Amino acid sequence: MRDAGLTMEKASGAPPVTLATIAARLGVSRSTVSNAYNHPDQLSPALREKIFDLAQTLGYTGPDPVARRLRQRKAGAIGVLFAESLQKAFADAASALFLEGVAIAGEKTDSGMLLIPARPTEENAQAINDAIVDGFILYSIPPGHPFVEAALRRHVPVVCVDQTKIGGVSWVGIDDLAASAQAAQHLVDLNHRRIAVVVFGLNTNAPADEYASTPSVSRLRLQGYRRVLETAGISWSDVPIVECVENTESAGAAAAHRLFEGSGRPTAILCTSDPLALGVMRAARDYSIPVPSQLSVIGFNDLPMAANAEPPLTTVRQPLVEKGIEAARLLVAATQVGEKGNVQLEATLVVRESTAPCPAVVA
Amino acid sequence: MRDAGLTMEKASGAPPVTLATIAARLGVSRSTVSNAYNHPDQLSPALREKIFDLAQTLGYTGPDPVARRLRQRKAGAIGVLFAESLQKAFADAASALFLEGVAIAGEKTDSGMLLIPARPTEENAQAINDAIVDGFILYSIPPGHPFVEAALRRHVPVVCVDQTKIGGVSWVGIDDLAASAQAAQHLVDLNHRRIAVVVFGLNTNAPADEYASTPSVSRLRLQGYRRVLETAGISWSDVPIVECVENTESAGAAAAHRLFEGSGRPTAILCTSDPLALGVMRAARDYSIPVPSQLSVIGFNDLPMAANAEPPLTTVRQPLVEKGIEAARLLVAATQVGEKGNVQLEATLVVRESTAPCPAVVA
DNA sequence: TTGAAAGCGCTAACAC
DNA sequence: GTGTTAGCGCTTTCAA
Repeated sequence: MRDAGLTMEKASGAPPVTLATIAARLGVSRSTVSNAYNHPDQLSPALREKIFDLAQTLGYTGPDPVARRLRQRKAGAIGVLFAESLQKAFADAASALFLEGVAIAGEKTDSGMLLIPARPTEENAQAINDAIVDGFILYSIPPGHPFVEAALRRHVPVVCVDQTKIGGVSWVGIDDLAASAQAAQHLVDLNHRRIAVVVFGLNTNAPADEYASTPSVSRLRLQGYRRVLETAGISWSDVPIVECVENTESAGAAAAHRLFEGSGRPTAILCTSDPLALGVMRAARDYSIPVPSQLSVIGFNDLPMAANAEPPLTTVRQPLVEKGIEAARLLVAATQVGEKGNVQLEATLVVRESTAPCPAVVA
Repeated sequence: MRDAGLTMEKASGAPPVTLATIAARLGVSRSTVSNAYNHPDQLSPALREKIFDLAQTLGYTGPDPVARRLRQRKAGAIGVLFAESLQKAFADAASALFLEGVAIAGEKTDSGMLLIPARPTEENAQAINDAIVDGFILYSIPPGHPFVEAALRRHVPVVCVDQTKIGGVSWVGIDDLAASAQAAQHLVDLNHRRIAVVVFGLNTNAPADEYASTPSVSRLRLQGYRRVLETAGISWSDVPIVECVENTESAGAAAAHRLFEGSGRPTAILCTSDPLALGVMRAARDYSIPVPSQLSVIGFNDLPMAANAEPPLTTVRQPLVEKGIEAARLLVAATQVGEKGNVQLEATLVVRESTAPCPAVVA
């Protein structure tokens, strides 16, 4: 259903306006015009004014960014590599918050964000060679992905986030293991014993050895739960684990349904994300299981939705926006002074009203 | 909580490896090396092999993208301008699907996506002048925003999407008015008379005249509802309209609560997005109002969540990914042949199980 | 204050 | 097949 009004225009453009055009017209040199934009103190205000006026008239927006970048050896953009389709990448809203942080930090250094989604099918890493960027942020890219190597080969600074952790490369993230342990410990302290786990994104179809060396955040969180529960004398094999393909409220609800249908209904459920946890709470409502009196639920991330949930969700807070800010900051620092380093941000359990002491258990 | 292991390195880099380096070392000319990368048929396979080998050894990843772009007069990236914070932009998942489409189309033309968020505070449009892009996609930017003018000034192709509609500039979108009219008509056909509306993003604090000329999609959808309902003899002033600040399930649930508490509970609710509609259905469950027998609910967009809802949601489908693909396609066409045009995509009502004939009304 | 000269790294003609 | 030439549009010494 295409509009009929397709038109052609500007096929043969007017001769392009450049610095030189302005300079010639005004009878000054190109560097003077350049200075008007880059070093205002290097010429008289009057001349500067004249230059801008003519530029305006001629429709000249200022120095061509590509040429400027070539000269300055600086791209003015940060490449952000995503493992999955963007659709999936933003499903959690956590990614969006992270990107928001990158944008905030980028703004301060006049850097844009070049998004490079790494579809699973796409072996071709040409997009990475072609990217006009000062460096890359690797966000939830599984180590071993061809893009990682391609980014490294560019010889620009690289910052890894979360899951992606590479020797000798800067990293930003939280201690997922300790963070999830806090969540599990909270339940143990409330005397819960029949605890279930709802998790997403284990990528169980990926090569096992790959994840053995560098586990995904989901696996780390599972480990954190496990460590605490086993210390409390709860056998890990007794802990039901439901895996969701999508990280959504609906998926969480479906997972909870499975848990509720089974025998020995859990008194508490650990979720590796907030959407999953909200889904679990919704399912509990469907089953008329009161939260938290009969069922405790814990999420992860502390997205805005967590505090607004009914009841407000106990969850692990991690500073998502700050994570983005730090990643961008680290990248910029690396381009400028070659600084390299790791930043581990603090994650803390936020206790709200979705958790309560274990009710008297009816065997 | 910064790691102690900050290190310095590469402060004074080795002399950079360029095409010339390879050429000199191999005793061939630079163009031959260039051809190895860009015109493989222009040199012997053996020589090409030798070039790549040396490049590998020297850690040369191929022609510098900035220099290449300068020479070719092509940036290899599409700028995507967002009105709001990214956080908000991705809240609906509809934006993410749109971006996905842009990415898919961009991939085919070796174009990346440069994201440029337009925070409300940010008067400074420098980011747009500095952007290394072949054109801009204006996504949900209110006309009148300083970024619009800045993008236009760059003299690169611009494509508007949805809300943003500018004279003489390409546009991609759907007929929001007709689409929402379909939804309302469906309810009228089912004999519903007590109909309510849940809407987001009216931006009521924006200057009224601004929106009078170019209404946001939300306003258009409202208009579509209104037209149909009034034709059916339902006074628009009798239609309760609840506005949500956020486009989320929780916000939709809260809105529904307000509608249920009031007198004369509606028998049907029109929502301008799927998350809002799911929230409404959830609230109905909380109030033990069976959907669809006692309450019909309609969403907008047909996100994946709509089909998976319980009951599956009747909603207006618009091809979000395709919208992104078309926008990118249009932009690329514009850069290449100066084509300009409008693409209006088809939106259709998808009837599922959240709507049913109006129950016998208890006055 | 302003200008002249020298590239940044690359590609596209064209000639050999 | 390969090399030579001539810039793309800009910034930056350095000299005037």
